[in-house]
Amino acid sequence: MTSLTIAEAAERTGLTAHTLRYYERDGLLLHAVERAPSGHRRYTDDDLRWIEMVTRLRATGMPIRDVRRYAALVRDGDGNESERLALLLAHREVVERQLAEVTSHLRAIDHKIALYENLAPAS
Amino acid sequence: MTSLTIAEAAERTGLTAHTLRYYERDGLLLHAVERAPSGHRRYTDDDLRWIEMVTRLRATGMPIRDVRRYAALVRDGDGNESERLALLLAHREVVERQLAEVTSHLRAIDHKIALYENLAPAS
DNA sequence: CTCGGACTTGGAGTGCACTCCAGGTCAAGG
DNA sequence: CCTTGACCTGGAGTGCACTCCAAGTCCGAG
Repeated sequence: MTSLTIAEAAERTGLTAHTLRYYERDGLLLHAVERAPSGHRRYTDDDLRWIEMVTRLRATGMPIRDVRRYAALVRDGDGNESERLALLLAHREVVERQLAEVTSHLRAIDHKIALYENLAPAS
Repeated sequence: MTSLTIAEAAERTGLTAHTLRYYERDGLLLHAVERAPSGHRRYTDDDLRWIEMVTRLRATGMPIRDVRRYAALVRDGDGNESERLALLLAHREVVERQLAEVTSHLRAIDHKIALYENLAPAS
């Protein structure tokens, strides 16, 4: 229950096993994942929770290198909360700007779609 | 007024001259851009309008290859409007799903931000 | 006539984020 | 004991979308 193989972790997180290893190698996780005596990775619930946060950051467009920076701050423990906050706030800014831009472009595209729909309303 | 150099077109569209040449080479434009006797490109208002549409599609995440397909349809002229419509509608679907996903992830990140803000409300 | 600067080309290079491969280990089932 | 399948590693490969380079052309200013 508190210990999943990489295949299970991949299924739970929606990432591939490849990507999970890649994230670990690249310093996106808080620490190396625990191993079974066989050397196979065993993911805890905490691991999965962190990976979900990473997924959220990535899904909103944060570059790997910034996720790594954030992970480093969290790893370093108490005392840098304001830095973490600043990083997240900066990211939030970027995401909101992007959402606004995409939304406005989408409206323009919708306009184009409406033209085509009016052109052949019966087709 | 109806004839801009590549540098001017770059400035107007927000793309680089490199990217404008690249788009032309890659079949994203409706036809080869006109040339001055010197061989230099001359962009018309129509060119710019089309490039803006391309920019909107790109900015909303449409892959180059799909933009090329759409350009090919428009280039082929009347008779395939329903195909164009289908392509745009499919893209719209994708974009809206993405917007929803990003928005929901952003809400989760906001939640995290709120935690940090409550942690050190005076800092 | 010479220079600087904007343009041209084909093709190579870059950065990002995976994605895969070869060769190996390990535990369980037949 | 042998095979199967899931896992391991370092390092190479992939796809995308640019981005840049070298070598050349053209034009206006001095």
